[in-house]
Amino acid sequence: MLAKRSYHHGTLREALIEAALAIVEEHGLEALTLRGVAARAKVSHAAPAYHFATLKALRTALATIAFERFGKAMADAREACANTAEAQLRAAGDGYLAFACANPALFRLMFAEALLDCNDPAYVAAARAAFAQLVDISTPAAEALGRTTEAARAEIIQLVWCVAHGYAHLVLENQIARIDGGAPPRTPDIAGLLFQAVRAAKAASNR
Amino acid sequence: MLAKRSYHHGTLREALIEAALAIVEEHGLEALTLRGVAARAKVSHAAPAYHFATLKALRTALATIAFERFGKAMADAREACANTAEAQLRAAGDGYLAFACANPALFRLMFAEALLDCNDPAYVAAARAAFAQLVDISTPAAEALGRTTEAARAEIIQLVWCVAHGYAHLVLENQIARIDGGAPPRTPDIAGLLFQAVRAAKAASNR
DNA sequence: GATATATTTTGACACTGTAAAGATCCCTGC
DNA sequence: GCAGGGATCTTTACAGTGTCAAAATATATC
Repeated sequence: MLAKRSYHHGTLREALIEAALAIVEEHGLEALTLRGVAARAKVSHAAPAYHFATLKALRTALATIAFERFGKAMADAREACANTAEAQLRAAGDGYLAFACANPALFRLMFAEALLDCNDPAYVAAARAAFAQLVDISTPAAEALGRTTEAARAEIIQLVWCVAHGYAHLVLENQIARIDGGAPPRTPDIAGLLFQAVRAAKAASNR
Repeated sequence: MLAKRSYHHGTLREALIEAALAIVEEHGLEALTLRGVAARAKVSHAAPAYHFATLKALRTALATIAFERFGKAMADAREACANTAEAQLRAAGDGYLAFACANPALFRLMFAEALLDCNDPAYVAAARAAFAQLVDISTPAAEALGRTTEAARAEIIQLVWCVAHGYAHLVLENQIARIDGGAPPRTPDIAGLLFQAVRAAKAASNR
């Protein structure tokens, strides 16, 4: 099991990904280079080529892993909260932002079309799986809001996604802090806003 | 006025920016290189250095121009619609998305902190000016929603911004299309949703 | 008209991705 | 046990990149 041989590394692919993740985390997305990854894994500069034909391929592998972790983080956040539509919605938003803040470089990479091979099957699958979480979470909320048609539900899903994603992206790119002078990292309470209307309607009908 | 001399170009800075804008528009952000810009402006590879010490500086100049155009586009969109809070809000959202779709590469650059010198005064000023538009537009809406405190208004502004920005970013990175299979580029109707609550409350009180 | 300053070019260096060819290891079939 | 073959890694090479320093030239100033 000791894989410290001279030539054949044995688990180079995993070692490269590990090195790439470390570099991205420590020095950001722009610092990710094939040669740098190779050096960190202590192999020759062209060694990665066998496992990742191009830098784009390596980035895509990272983005796929990121989407998998992202999906898992959202799932965990959902389980850790009450099973009401509003609570689930809020948990999803918080989880979205929390992941982005914890993994800024990876989060940016996940959605950077120009840096990825977006047709890669593994990437597409991971992205779809993560998105399915959002649909699961938003659908009960949409129904609570009286949105029964497919289009109306889709709009709620998009709305929730946009708020979560927009806030996360703006926080990461330091725009919100720059404008607000250091706003606390908390997503706008779209859940509260939506369900406030529901509660108001219910209260009105009960009068 | 004929600036086609051998050595001194005369208006090289403007020529470089023009070339850079063309390259970015034609081939995307990743294709922007100092040497490429120099070649397009028909000067030596190191000529840009005098006007833009680094590639980052050139990018920042582009982002500044982009923010200025962005602000102007939003202002135009506002003037072209009714002067109600709801209409202005909707126009801003549409304008935001329209600009992003018309200038995808520039839009991404505007918010790409790692690629810019975010302390550049001109950049900061242009970004703030554009953001002021959002505040102007969101404030009447917040008041119509009964949000009088500063914090409550700020939340509405953030919400509107997040929806517009999130949708624009997701559309640009092809995420919405990938999931929805080619959804029409239209921002979720946050304005309608917000004012729907207002109208409901008003109708209830009139009963 | 001479001198100073602004602007551009030339040349160089270290770094990148990527391709091609060679070297080494592992493993299967005898 | 051992030949060969495929998988994996190294070496070498090339074109492209940003950036620096020095040289060349145009413009401005006195």
